[in-house]
Amino acid sequence: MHLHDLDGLTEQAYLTQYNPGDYARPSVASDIVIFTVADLPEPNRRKLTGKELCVLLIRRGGHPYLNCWALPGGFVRPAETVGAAAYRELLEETGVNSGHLEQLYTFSTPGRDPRTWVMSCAHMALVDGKSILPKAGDDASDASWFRLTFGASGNGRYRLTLTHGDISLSALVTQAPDADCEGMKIVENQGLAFDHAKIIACAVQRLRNKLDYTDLALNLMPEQFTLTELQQVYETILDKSLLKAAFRRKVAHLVRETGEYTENTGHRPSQRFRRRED
Amino acid sequence: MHLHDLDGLTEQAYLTQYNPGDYARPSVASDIVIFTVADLPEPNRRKLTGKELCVLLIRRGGHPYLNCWALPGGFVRPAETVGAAAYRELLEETGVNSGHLEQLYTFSTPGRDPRTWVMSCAHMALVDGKSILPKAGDDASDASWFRLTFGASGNGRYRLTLTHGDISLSALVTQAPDADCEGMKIVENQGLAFDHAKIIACAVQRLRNKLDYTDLALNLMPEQFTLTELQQVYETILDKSLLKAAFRRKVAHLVRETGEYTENTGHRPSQRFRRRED
DNA sequence: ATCAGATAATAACAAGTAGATAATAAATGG
DNA sequence: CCATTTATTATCTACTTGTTATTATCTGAT
Repeated sequence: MHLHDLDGLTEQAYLTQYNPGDYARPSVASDIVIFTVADLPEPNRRKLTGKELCVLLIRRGGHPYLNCWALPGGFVRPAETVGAAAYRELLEETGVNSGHLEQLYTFSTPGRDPRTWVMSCAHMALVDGKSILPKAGDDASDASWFRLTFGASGNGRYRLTLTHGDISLSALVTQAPDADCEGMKIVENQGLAFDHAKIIACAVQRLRNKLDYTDLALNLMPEQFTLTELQQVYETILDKSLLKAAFRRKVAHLVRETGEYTENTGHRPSQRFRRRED
Repeated sequence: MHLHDLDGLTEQAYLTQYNPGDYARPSVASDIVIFTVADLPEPNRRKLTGKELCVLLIRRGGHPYLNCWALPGGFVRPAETVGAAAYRELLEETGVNSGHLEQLYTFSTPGRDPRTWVMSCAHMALVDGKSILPKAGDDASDASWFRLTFGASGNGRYRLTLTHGDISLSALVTQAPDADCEGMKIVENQGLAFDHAKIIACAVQRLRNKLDYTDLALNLMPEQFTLTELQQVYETILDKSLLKAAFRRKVAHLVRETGEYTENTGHRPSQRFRRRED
């Protein structure tokens, strides 16, 4: 193998003499896309079921992106992993310590933070809406749940919208080529800080893809739930209706019967299920 | 939303007054698992087809992990993305500028580099073996292609072996829980630097999974290839034999007929195919 | 009580996909 | 011209998924 020059050092010297601390280092933030599927009260409903896919955003009180909305996040500390930093943020913002947390992608386009060199290690979390609903309407705070829609908008573009009360954020992004989340481009952006539109779009795509072949959706459910409720969660995330019989067959191996049933519903009771552990 | 103390700053202050440059920053490296499927010459063969899944490793000439083998990689520079840094490494080590490159996972366990705080943004690359075979046997260099095997080893453990001539590296790792690559543990490790056994194991798993539902394998092929050759590549990576008829049905929509055929093979000629673009 | 209305749950059938084996095709070298 | 070898397609079966129809069980009105 040939040796190549690398900033004046040979490859060999680069490997052996390089002291990591001597060179420029980026700040590394852990940002987190927290999803929940919430049953919104009447005035906020957009659909029949009342279930909406929601994302938690925080309003920025300082520059840059003053008054824009941003994903919860913070800088990673020396003695923790990026995952631990994300978990810390999740706990701080929602109080939930259950659910699902996974690393998504590390965004590092130069200039993504106008202040300085900052990479964002993006995460995705799924939490049960019930456990945090009280905070959803708390307008005095700077953190709010935004209803999310994301879908094709012609020309290979995708429209992301986030709404909370009168506040409506919107972004138009291109399709990410292959597995390259960074390759997605923000064509238009209203109200979202940094490249967070891109991060949220990637997260939604990941979530939708994974619904098909994982039990990810169960992290959005309470301990017990009916199959109809579970199906509504799938339909809300995928933004399309599913056939009942096929859906039941598909999720059958993910859940366990409890023998308990709903009551006083005005129609045939529905059995409650819980996640199957193995 | 409640405000929480965070190193003495409130959440609000953290967001607005925090200057990223004021706090500890990690070094960020871009490491890359470069895969190829090579036709090894006779003496190195382990199987009938002669095809082997190979990974490029570089021998470390300095501390730490002196004389251990490591993934190609280098520190990310301020004006580039982690992907660009990976691409730069790929080009330096293999000279290839085609193929496939994708981000895998960012590893950040404290102490993973004994010198200082270093995160590794791991990538996976797939390149056509033909274009770089000349370098494979070049023992004078410090970069070599290692044959890879990875499989279950009882107790939920997985054995990773890497061999090149007389050199044999080996590691035993646990199954990664869910999508948490970092959650994998290295139980035993001979000859691999840092946590690179973990990174390679994650990469193999990702590669095997993706073979099923993507056209990733086509990046390991030359411009034109027969379906038998393609099947051998799949079998080599998955380490199991596939049924011919089913395989052809499965990949039919990924490839395009060329109308050209192999010649002088001693048997019925085989049609050459190429990747279908859309 | 009985029935209408609603939703749950499952049965039944069609259509498609994948596993497996067998048959046929096309070259080379005696 | 045949034996050998591999390519390619056909065929059959088993399983999975899409779709529609049927049956079950509750509440509340008559």
